[in-house]
Amino acid sequence: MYGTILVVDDNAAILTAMKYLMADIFEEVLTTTQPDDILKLMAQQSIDMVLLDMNFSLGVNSGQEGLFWLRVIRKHHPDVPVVLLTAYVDISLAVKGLKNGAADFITKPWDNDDLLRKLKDVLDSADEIATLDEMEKDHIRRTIDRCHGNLTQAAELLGITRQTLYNKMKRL
Amino acid sequence: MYGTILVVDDNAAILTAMKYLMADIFEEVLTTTQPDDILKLMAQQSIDMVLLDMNFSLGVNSGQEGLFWLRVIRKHHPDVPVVLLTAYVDISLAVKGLKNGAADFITKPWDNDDLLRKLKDVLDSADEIATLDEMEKDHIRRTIDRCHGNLTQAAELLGITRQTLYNKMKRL
DNA sequence: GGAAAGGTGTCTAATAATTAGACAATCTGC
DNA sequence: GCAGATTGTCTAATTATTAGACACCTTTCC
Repeated sequence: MYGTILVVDDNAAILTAMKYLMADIFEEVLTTTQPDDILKLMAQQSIDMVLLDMNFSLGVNSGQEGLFWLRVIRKHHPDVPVVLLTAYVDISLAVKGLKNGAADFITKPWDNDDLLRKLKDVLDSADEIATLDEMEKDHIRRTIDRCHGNLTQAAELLGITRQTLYNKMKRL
Repeated sequence: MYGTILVVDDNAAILTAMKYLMADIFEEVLTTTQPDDILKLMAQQSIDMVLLDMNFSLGVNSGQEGLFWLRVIRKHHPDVPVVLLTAYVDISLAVKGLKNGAADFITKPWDNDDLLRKLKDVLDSADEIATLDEMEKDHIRRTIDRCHGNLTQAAELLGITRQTLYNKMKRL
């Protein structure tokens, strides 16, 4: 079981269907047709995943509103994976969504087993947490690489002294 | 000017065209038709960006080989942005590429100005480097969120003591 | 070719952070 | 309501970070 999921879709019938489907793998399934409620709901309780429809206003299929809410969620809860739901095979929307931090992408109509498997995959891969040391080591290596090996410059970008950078490199 | 770019494409004519085009914004343009050479070239000198064709073997259009080399590059040089080049509008390949860490996506045939603009965008946005403190703050907030506020558990996952976590939270 | 500027490796002594360990006071699950 | 976990706070010992300095290499540029 995977905690709590929030499903956002302007179609109440889809939400009902989702509720029954999700009940198999989630302890709690929240739904709303109002994207304005997303932040309120996420503030009230800890939510482990959001399934977000990309088309809210009927007739407006650009996905702009979905992208807007995706950004809002990512900004306030960068740790919560967001899976997008769209009725259209639209490469540009897929690219934009993933570049804005969506964890995955599902097209309507969906296959139930496929949907559940994707959600599971996202949650399983989200469980990997690095220690601060590992995080630090990665970021230091990346920064030094980007400075083409210039340790003085790397230390400055990292906001630490050159000596401290030496120490950390020795240890890691 | 933006340093060094490596262009990988099995079509030598495309590489020649790229060389002239890229010369405008890159100090050095490396090209190869052999993906096996990528790591060797990247080891020999510091490369700031890779432009990677997704279809190497003629007749094999699944993009699997391109994805393979993308993963190889990302694994050995996670800091170097990779832009993909594909002849086909394929949502599945776009999604897979971006999920494997590609910085952007360009379809053949390309518009020269559009291509250069995208490459510039990628390099400009790649310049943002966070200090260790910012990095740490982000990771701590993410981890605490994922532990649903349990500080004892978060500290353990982060590999630090609970008291140190308190200290860091006070400071940041 | 040689001077100037910048980067490296290393040191010291003062300051600040992290640690293990402990404690009573909540909070939670059963 | 009770047991186990979590929290907030403390101490004293250990360890890391800092600013500043120094001689020694590389690059860069005239």
